[in-house]
Amino acid sequence: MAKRKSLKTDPCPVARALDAIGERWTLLIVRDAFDGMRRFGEFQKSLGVAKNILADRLHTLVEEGIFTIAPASDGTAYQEYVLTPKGLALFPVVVGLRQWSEAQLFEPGEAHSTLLQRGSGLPVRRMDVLGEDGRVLQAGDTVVHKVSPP
Amino acid sequence: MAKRKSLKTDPCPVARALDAIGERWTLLIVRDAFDGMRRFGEFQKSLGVAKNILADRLHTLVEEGIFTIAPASDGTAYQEYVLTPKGLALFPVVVGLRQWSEAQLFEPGEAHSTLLQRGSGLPVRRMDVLGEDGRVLQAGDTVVHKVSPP
DNA sequence: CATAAGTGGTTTCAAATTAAAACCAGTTGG
DNA sequence: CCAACTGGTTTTAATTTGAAACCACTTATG
Repeated sequence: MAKRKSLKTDPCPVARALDAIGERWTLLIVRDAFDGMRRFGEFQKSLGVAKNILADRLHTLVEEGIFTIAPASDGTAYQEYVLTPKGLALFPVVVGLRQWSEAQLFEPGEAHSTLLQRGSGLPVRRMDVLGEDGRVLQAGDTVVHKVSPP
Repeated sequence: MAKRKSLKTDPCPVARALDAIGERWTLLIVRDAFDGMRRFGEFQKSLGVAKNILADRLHTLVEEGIFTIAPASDGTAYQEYVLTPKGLALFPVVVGLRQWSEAQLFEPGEAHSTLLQRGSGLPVRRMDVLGEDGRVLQAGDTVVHKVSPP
């Protein structure tokens, strides 16, 4: 089924990350999971994705250890797809995408959903890249230290 | 050429973001640009992507305002693809992916490139989602405030 | 300046992926 | 017990991707 070259062994973490979660629909499934969804039918209704594609993505995500299959929490014999710690660790990635999008892809005043802190109801802070000294870093303030190829 | 439904008007910022930059290769092109690459041939050699696909992705990125076409900085008549402010704003997204990957997809001790602060040479800080009070927020500490559909 | 090599693509065609829809087995509600 | 629901799988068509050939324009070389 897959003939495209795998980047699972790429020394660049960004490439390896996109190999794991860069396929169409994958991060939207993760977003829905952060939103509390757990059931196949919930994801399918929310995303409008074809069922075979959703099944494939969920199986891949389980194989990768991003989701795990758990017995349904409502007592029925069905199962649920639940984020593992590895999946939960994607939270900053999803929030980063959300914040970039809110700032760059919406017209000023255009309606969009927002992320709030539970309890206070205040919006979360903008995420920035920080140096050890705590200063905000732009792309030009950093360098990638490459590993030499074997 | 595109028949898949556009999410450009989706009220969820994550969906809209992935519609803009979620295609295969797109974020790797952006990563290379953060790494200083500007020329078609540089991207092509670095990624090993087919030239027609690269051309398509670059044109889309220019249309979206993430890259802009500039005259070659070496004095030749060729052109370069340079990140706009909108593209530069993707820096936290790429760093977030990198950090997730470093923590979750590499074996302890496995070699990978790392992101350092220019000058000090120290690694950059881990990015976290913070509340207004400055506390680190996990997914469960937040809620998405949805807009009602029109 | 003639020409060969390099750059930045476009075109063509085969292979792979995605999507839609039909189908189906096990579970549940009534 | 039976109808509807859940969570898929299978089949087939449409779309996208990828590899390779081709091409126009620019640059470097002699």
